Amino acid sequence: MTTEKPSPVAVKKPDSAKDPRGTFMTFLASKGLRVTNQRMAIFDAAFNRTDHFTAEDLLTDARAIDDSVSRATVYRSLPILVESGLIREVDVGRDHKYYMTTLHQDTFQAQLICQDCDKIVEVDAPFMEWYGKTLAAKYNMELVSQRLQVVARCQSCENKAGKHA
Amino acid sequence: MTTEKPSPVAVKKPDSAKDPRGTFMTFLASKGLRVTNQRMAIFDAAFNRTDHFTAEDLLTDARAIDDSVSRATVYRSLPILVESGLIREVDVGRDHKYYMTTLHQDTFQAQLICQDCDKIVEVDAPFMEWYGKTLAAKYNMELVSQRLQVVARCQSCENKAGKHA
DNA sequence: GTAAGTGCAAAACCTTTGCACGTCG
DNA sequence: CGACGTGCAAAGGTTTTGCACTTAC
Repeated sequence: MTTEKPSPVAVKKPDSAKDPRGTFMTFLASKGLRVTNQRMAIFDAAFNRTDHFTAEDLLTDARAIDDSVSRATVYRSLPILVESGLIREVDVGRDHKYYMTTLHQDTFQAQLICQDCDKIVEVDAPFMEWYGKTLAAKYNMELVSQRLQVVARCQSCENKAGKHA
Repeated sequence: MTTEKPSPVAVKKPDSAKDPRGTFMTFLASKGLRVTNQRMAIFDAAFNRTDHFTAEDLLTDARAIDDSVSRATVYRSLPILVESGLIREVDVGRDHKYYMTTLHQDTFQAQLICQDCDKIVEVDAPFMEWYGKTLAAKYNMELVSQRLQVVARCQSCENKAGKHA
């Protein structure tokens, strides 16, 4: 939390950043959950991705690793991954939910969403950490989570629309 | 847009605020759509509400006015009402969407959502008008819409949870 | 009169769940 | 062996859609 000089030994993300796979296995054990091939295939599929993905994406990728993975197991594993903090859910109001690893985020993320194509850009919005807490407090509520989303049209989609119109 | 003293004749919301029903009928006509009993029953049901409502709520209320209203017509009418600008959609990521009239809103609205109960509080968040435009511009995109939502737990739900735990 | 609007019921969609089998400890 | 985990398929719940009938204009 405080501003300190980086030391050669300690870093600011000591736990999950360096070894998310091990962190996940530890998390499973701590919850009394088993480390199964399917769960780890799903985990690996997720962490091979750098962008947003859907449950269906994850199913495809996980099956490439372990073809016994079923859709049900993907849907049952996602909440566990989210609870572990290694994955977060990104609900942009579409028919299906998106997910993303939490690897390189250090502040609150807003989403800039193209209305017409699948593009979703993650943007730092650090002021939200203050905003949500303040607003919740004003109404005597306890902050749980927040989302800030901007729907827009990217340049290529504007061009396409222009041609059509 | 400019700050001007209120005059006895002109007001700052000249069109829809004073007669939303007439505005809606004019809107329908301008789009070549017919003014049917069902559409107006749905409209009236919506404008009898001051809070958020779902499609199902609207169906119930509209049927109390005209019992021939079907669920399909409600779902077909909602996009028209939204397009007219008299109703807006409030998607808080639940299984069903909420709607609300746009009557008394003059700036961007954020939602403060209780995680456990149905409570949704609308809050003015005027800075968003600037934020979204700026962010979209930064990525060469054209702003379409935005949402800012804070999920929290209201005091009564905190108490309930406290008793359970 | 005619095309738009409607009701009904079935479909569509992602996601969840019941059940019997598998598997890990 | 016993409980957790899994795959399959069916269910779940909201929203959409095809079709024949109604109705506004």
